[in-house]
Amino acid sequence: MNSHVERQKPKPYHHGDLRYALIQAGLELLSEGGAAALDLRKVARKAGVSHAAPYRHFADKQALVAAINEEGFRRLAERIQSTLCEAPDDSFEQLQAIARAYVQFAQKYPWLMCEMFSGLTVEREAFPDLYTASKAVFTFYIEVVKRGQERGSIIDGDPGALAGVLWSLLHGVAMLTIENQMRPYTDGPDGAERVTRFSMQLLYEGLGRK
Amino acid sequence: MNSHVERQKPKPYHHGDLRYALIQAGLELLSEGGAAALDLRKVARKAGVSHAAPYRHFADKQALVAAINEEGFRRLAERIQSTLCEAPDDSFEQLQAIARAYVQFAQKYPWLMCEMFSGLTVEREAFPDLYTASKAVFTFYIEVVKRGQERGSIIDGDPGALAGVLWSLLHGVAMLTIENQMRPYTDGPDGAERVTRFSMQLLYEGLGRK
DNA sequence: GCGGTATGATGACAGTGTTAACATTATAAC
DNA sequence: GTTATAATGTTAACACTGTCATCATACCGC
Repeated sequence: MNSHVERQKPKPYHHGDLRYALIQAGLELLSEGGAAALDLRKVARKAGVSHAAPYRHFADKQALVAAINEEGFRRLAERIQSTLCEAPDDSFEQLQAIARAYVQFAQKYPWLMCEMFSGLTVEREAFPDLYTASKAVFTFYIEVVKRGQERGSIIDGDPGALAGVLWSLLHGVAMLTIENQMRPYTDGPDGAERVTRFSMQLLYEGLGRK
Repeated sequence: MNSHVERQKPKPYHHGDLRYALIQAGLELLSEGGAAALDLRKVARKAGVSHAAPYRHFADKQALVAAINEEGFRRLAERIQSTLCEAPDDSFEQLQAIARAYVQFAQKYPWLMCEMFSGLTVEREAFPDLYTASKAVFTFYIEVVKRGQERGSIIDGDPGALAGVLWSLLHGVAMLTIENQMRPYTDGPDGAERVTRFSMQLLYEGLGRK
């Protein structure tokens, strides 16, 4: 119907959605070679665009990294939510479900996870969207705790504070696991899941002897 | 007694202990400006040496970073040990002591702490010394758990596995705190210590309702 | 249609990691 | 003690990266 130029799409001058393409390319480079492999020129090349084009969408490299991290938090939140939907209607099992989702995500995208918690979040005022995206993950934990309290299976107290402890434990398990610090306990095909489950159970039942 | 050249020490050609000086300079740069500020040439300049001199002591930048991280783990272990010595002869309070030491260290050297757990450890075979240095921290936790078990105040089970959970919780609290993710709970002058203490207590007593 | 704006390309520059070639000092063999 | 040799430091160069200024092209409201 249209001209052949339209049909075969011979590299249109304008990309369409370069911003997201750059984020996607960055995520891939990060997965492949870690933070060191995340250079702006490679990202641009991967998106099929000149090396300075990213500057039309991001002020500098830090801004792109922030957007990548933001996307990471968004995907992590999705993962947790979908896992939570499938979980049985039991507080302990729901905690286990979000724990598994968190650690599995870290295992699948270790470099991304490292990057997401590597100091950029500190500058909340510079990247407010990144901060709110990270908070979204936190709210899931609060929700589960609240429901558990209503059901009487989780102790009383500020749900946010309790969820903070929960998140801390999970975050620690996830990070130390991908750093290979939990060996030999994380050895084997389902080692990480075993350690995660054990950790959650211990938090649930208590470390001290009653 | 000697020549004036000896007395005024006019930049001796050989540094003396350049290797450690570079590590020290790297630690300072890291504390000041984060991982981004850690460039080899600045490190060399800070140590009063030409920009290529570091290559006589480190194969590449990664090797220097590994040595810096190693020194970080060593200092963290020292800090934990000294805190542990001053702690009262009570399992719960000893757990609280090492917890406080860990989180305080992270708060004092956030960038270093980030760097220490940012993926280099993954390559244990490339930097075995770094890996063993990180393990030294872990052994303190195991010791405390063992003593607690002998005393009957900590539940039975593999001390290593229990210590792993302990470390995970602490690591999570430390990291999320320095990332400002635990707000508003970490607000105030002793906010981090309050959150740490609460977390340890929760792990000790259990999240689930009895 | 047309002017303005959004988006992309090119070229240039300073910094950075790295290496090679050269210089100086310490060390050890004689 | 002299001297070969290794250890350590300097200088010069290279490729690569982040960034910016300038130019080119495509879209959009009038």
